[in-house]
Amino acid sequence: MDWEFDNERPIYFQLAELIKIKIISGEYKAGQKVEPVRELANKASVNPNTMQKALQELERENLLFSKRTSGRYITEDINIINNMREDIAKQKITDFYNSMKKLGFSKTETLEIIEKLLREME
Amino acid sequence: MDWEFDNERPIYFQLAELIKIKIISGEYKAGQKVEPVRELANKASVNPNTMQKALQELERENLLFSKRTSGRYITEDINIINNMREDIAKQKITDFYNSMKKLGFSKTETLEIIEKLLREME
Amino acid sequence: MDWEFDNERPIYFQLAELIKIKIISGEYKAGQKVEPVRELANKASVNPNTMQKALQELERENLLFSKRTSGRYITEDINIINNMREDIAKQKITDFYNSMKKLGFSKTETLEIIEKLLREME
Amino acid sequence: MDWEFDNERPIYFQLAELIKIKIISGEYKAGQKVEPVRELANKASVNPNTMQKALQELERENLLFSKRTSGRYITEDINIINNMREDIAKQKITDFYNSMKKLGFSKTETLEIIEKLLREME
DNA sequence: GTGGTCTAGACCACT
DNA sequence: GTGGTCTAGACCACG
Repeated sequence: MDWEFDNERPIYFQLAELIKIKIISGEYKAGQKVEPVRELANKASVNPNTMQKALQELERENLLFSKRTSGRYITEDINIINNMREDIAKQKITDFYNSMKKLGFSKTETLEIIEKLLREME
Repeated sequence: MDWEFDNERPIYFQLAELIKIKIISGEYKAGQKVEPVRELANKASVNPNTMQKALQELERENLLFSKRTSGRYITEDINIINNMREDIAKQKITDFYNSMKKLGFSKTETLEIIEKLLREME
Repeated sequence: MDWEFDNERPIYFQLAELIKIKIISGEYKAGQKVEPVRELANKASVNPNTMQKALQELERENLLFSKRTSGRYITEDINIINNMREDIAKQKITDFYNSMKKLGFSKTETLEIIEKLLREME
Repeated sequence: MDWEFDNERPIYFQLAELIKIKIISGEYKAGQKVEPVRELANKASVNPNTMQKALQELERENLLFSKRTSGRYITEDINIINNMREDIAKQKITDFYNSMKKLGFSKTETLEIIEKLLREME
């Protein structure tokens, strides 16, 4: 895994993002049990409280739920996961398009060049 | 302007990037004279030496050239600028596509969703 | 049943309250024989002594009476039960109204909103 | 003030509730500055982190917002406060009505007795 | 001085 | 052993 953080944003936030990606990409599957807080914290070399905060953030977004004494689980509601996937994709596309605009690419040009490039890539 | 830096990469490097964008986007035009180092350093609130290093970097890439006694100028060779534009765009597209792959989007899906989204954007 | 206790008030007191409710609501009927202490204690998972104390409290309030050899019975005096019902209702209403006052509801507002809400409820 | 907690629910939760009441009742007015976390924590005799958690909970519900270096403020949106007031009132009424049902009071009876009692109260 | 974040270490209920 | 809560104490950015 790639537990590396920058100093610009809170660690708990970056942790939440990374785990979100794992859920969305399917590395963590719907309904699956998540490793215990303390174990995750250990792997990421952060304090358990920090990891706890990250996971609670994801619970608030309904991507996780916890059963008191048995552990945490990925949501079984695939819609929630798919919506999150769409939202994040939209954000990435918007950011990408804005950076292309700064380079002077129009909407049409952007589409053309990305199509061309992706076609070329293996 | 947006002279804001992160702590991850050298400031001179980030400065060079920002100026590069200005050249590529046409904000600084081919052949145009560039403001004196000290003035630029002042605007960006950085040490003149740092700005100097940034401009030297751009000279190394032939985007700028300096005339001994009269100052620095943007290259008059539009091909260089266009190539640079293409290079940076390619980089951005590659980064973008990699982040979409992490979300589990295939090449085709990525193209579909970006087309759809850009079409929706006014 | 809902034999759950908080740690703020003596358990025998909470037991007495719960049984009181059962009498008032008619779940235990006037004149009816009450189950043996040990059985009740068992159901509620409390020590028989605690249950004993609860029942004695109810006898003190004349809701129960015991016949030496045959066991405990609910009072046959319906007035006692009805008065108790009124008393408890008054207490609940007072508590409720006080909490509404804390929210800034006047007497009139409280009446209006409760009428409206109860009307809406199926 | 009345900073007293029971052991049944998390302290941060009870803190949030108490402050919510103060906002709803108008003791804290819309747009008003809130005392610093550390001061509030001091008054309530809890750890600043606990008070922080309570306040963040209220921020999540948009009852508070914080300006980085200047402090926390009550929301200026009176609608949010009024909606919260209605929600809590509804909850209280539902709880109250359920406890009356347990006593065997019908909807109509409940309304009659509360009207009568409130009329009697000074 | 303000809110925000993080760590370390502890205790609790539940099973 | 699990998640949840709480405390104590520290450091940071911002202005």
